[in-house]
Amino acid sequence: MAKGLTRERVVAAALELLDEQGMGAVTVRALAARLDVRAPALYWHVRNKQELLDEMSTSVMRGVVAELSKIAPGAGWRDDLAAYARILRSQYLLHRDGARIFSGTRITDPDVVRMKEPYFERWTAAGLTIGEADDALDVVTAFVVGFVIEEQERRQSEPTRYSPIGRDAWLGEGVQKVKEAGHLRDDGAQRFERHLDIVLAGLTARLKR
Amino acid sequence: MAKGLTRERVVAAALELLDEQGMGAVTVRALAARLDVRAPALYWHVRNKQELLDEMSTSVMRGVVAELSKIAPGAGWRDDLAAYARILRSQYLLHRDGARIFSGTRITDPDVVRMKEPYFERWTAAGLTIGEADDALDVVTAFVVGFVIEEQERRQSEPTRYSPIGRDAWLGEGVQKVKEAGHLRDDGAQRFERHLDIVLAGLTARLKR
DNA sequence: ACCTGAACACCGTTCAAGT
DNA sequence: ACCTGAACACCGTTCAAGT
Repeated sequence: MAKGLTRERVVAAALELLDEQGMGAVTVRALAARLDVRAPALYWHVRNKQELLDEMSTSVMRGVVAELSKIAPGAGWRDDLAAYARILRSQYLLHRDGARIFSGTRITDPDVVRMKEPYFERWTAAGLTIGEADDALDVVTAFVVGFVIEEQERRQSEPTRYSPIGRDAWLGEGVQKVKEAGHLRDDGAQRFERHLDIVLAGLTARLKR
Repeated sequence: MAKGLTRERVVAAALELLDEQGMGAVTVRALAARLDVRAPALYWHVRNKQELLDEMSTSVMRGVVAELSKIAPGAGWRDDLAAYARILRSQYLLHRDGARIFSGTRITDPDVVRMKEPYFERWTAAGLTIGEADDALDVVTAFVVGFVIEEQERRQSEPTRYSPIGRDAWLGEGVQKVKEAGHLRDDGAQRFERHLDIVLAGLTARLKR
C-alpha cells in the first residue's frame, strides 16, 4: 500500500533528523520510523545512503540559489560576492554541522551550478577575466566554508574547552597573548563581517576593477 | 599477555587505515586486526572511537607544529602566515580527506595551541593589535580549510563529474562561462598560491603594517 | 596491567513476497 | 508501483574472565 512517500519528503525528513539529533542519528531505520515505513521502503526512493547524503547537500545548495535569486544584482562583483557569502553562511547555519557536512559536496542538480552563469557574465563584462571571476568565487567559498566549520564546531563544544575560564586552565601557564585572544572572541556575525571584508579587500587589491 | 600496544601506535595505525582505505574503513575491528589484537583491547588505550578521532586530529596538528618549528621566523606576519598556510595545506594533503576530517578539530594537546604564542608576540610587537593578529590567523586558517576540502573532494571524485568533457555534458546547454571556467582549472599548487596571495593582500590592506 | 570471548543493541543493504 | 518481513554481514561498546 503506497504511503505517498517521495524523494523530496525523504530528504526533508533526513534534514530534520540531522538538525534535531545530529548526523549520527540519521540512520536508514530512524528515517524510516519518522516517515512511518520500514527501512527497506526508502530504497525505492534513493539508491543508497550516499545518494541520500548527496540529495541533502543539493537541497541545501538549492536553498542558497533560491535566496540568491530573491535579491537584486549588486553594484558590482564585490557586492555580489558579499551577498553570496552571507547567504552561504546563513544556509549552512540552518543545519547542524552544515558547513562540514555539506561542503565539498557532490551536487546532483546541474541547475545549482548553472546558476553561476549570470554572475560570470556580469563580472566579465565589468572587466574581470573568466579566470579572475572563477578565482574570486572560489576564494570566497573556501573562506565561508572554513569560517562556518569552525563556528559550528565551537557552538556545540563542551563549555570546558571554549569558555574563557575553562580554556585558560586547559592552556596552562603563560601564553598570555593566546589567552587574551581567546577572551576577545566576539559575536559570530561581526567576526564574519570583519573577516569577509578582509577577503574582499584582497580581491579588490588583486583583480582588475 | 601484553602486546606492546600504545596509544601512539593505535593512532598511527588508524591514520594508515584512513589513508589506505578511507574513513569508512577505520573501524574498531579493522584497526584491532591490523594491530593483531581483538577489538576490546583498543578500549584499554582509548576511551572510545570519538577519542580516537580526536587523537588522530591532534596528531595531524602536531605535524603542523613540527613542520612550522623547523623553519625560521619570517620577515613579518605576512611571511609567517604564508608559511603556516602552506604547511597546513601540505599536512592535510598527507591524509585522505584530511581537511574535512581534521578541521574544526577537537585538539587534545594544549601544546598545539600554545604554539601560537611566539607568533602573536612577534606580530603585536610589529604593530598589530592582538585582535588583528587573531583575525589574521583565523582568516588564513578558514581559507586553507575550505580550499583543501574542495581540492581533496575533487581529487577523488569520479572523472564523469570533474573531467572537462563529462562536466560539460552534465551541465547541459548554454552556460558558456561556467564551462570555460571549468576548463581552465589548473594545478592545485599554483591555484593555492594565487588564492593565498589574494587573502594575504586583504590582510595587508586591512591591518596595520 | 593488558588482553580475550562472548554478548548486546544497532547498522546499511538485499530480496522474495505481498498488495 | 510501492512497501514489508526476514535475513546477512557488519558496527561500537561492555564486561566477566583470563594471564
